[in-house]
Amino acid sequence: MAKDVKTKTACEPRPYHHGDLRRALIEAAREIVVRDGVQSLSLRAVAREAGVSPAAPYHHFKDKQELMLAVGRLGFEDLGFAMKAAVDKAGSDPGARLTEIGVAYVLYARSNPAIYRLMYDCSRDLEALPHQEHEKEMDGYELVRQCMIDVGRAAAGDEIGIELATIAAWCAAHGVAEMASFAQFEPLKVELGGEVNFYRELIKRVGAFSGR
Amino acid sequence: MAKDVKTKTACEPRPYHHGDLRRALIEAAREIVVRDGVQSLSLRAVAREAGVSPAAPYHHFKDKQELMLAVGRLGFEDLGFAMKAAVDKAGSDPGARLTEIGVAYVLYARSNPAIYRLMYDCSRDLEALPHQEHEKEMDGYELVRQCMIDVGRAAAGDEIGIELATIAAWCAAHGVAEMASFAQFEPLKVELGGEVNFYRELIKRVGAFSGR
DNA sequence: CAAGCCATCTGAACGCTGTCAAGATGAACT
DNA sequence: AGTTCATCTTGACAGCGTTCAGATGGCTTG
Repeated sequence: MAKDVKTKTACEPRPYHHGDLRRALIEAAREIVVRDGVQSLSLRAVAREAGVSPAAPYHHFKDKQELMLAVGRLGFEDLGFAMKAAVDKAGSDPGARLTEIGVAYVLYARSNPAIYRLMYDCSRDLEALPHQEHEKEMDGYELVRQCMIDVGRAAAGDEIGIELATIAAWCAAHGVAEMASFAQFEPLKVELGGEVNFYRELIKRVGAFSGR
Repeated sequence: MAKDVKTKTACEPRPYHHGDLRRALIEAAREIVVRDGVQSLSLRAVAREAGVSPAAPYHHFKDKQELMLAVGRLGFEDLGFAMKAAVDKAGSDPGARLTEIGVAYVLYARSNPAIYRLMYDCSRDLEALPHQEHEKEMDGYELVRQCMIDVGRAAAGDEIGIELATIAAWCAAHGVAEMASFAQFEPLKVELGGEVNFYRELIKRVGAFSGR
């Protein structure tokens, strides 16, 4: 029963003696999170799902958190793709492009709630990583940054201003993404004719606190 | 050692036979969260801290989550006070009042990170409560709502618009509060001359995605 | 004052978790 | 062929949330 099918793919780099367990563990973890939620993600369950003993994962990840981080990185990658796709589809108006990036962010978070939660749950308490570590998962960040420049949110050359604007946008999208899951907003969603419209209105309006 | 001092306060309502255990548990939980973080908050530790057996809490809370919810409610109360204080101190300009509410929100979150985390961690997956349940903890919400009207963010009488603006502001503050904990922003903080300035700049700028 | 009720608390148990140390296994290199 | 070494297993430990049967003792009723 535990003996699985994919014993001989033989083309990938397989530095182990039972197959590519590391990848299998990540995949198993992702499946569990999606199927049963973050709370049900235990190392033992992952090992079970992958058909190995409870201690096996410790030869590929030093920690439960390290496994979660690996899953989270995949999530950030997907999120980046979603944002890229949205901005590509949004036409040429810089403002519209910006809005659609935000909508894409929130939509990703809302359609992958468990993964999204995990993405931040495991990276929040992290010490600052060497910058290289953050690169892949920050594709989306660069995208937003470019939009900020295009839309003229900060004077050209005002590096700090651009950075602040980008971070602010990321904060805003994250806030909407997290809050949007609260059940209290259901009535508003139907009143606005659907979730997506609700998100879009919210994102356009997150000009809040700006004071003018 | 476990025998504590406060055996005879005798003035409060003490409907139990060993003192006001319910309140003691909440207080113990809060202390543990503040001292050791959310991750270290276990029901058994709370019971230990309160000097009772591990099963005792179950006569006052049906769940670990129910205890956490009680602690969280205290947090929302404190947050409301902080926001109220900030708006009172902010003078009469509506825009400035709004900004200072936002700053107060983020400052509360950043100076009570563990409690803030708990506040949302335990209420996120909640079904919609009867509205009365949310009242106390939503004092702050009403505050923001009023500011939105004062600042003319939505046409007077446009109930949906006001609601959206308020929610958007809450989202923005929450986003900033959560993101601000990431270690990557340290350099920016010093460059702006301190955390508080960083938060203020961010909050003023969370107009992102508005498209104009 | 005595009897009994019942909320409150305890003790022990169950199955689950993360993690570790020691040993078995087998692919790859000498 | 023999050795090495990463990989995987077995078994164990402490701690967790939760439940249940029973002890405790303040309150109400007679």
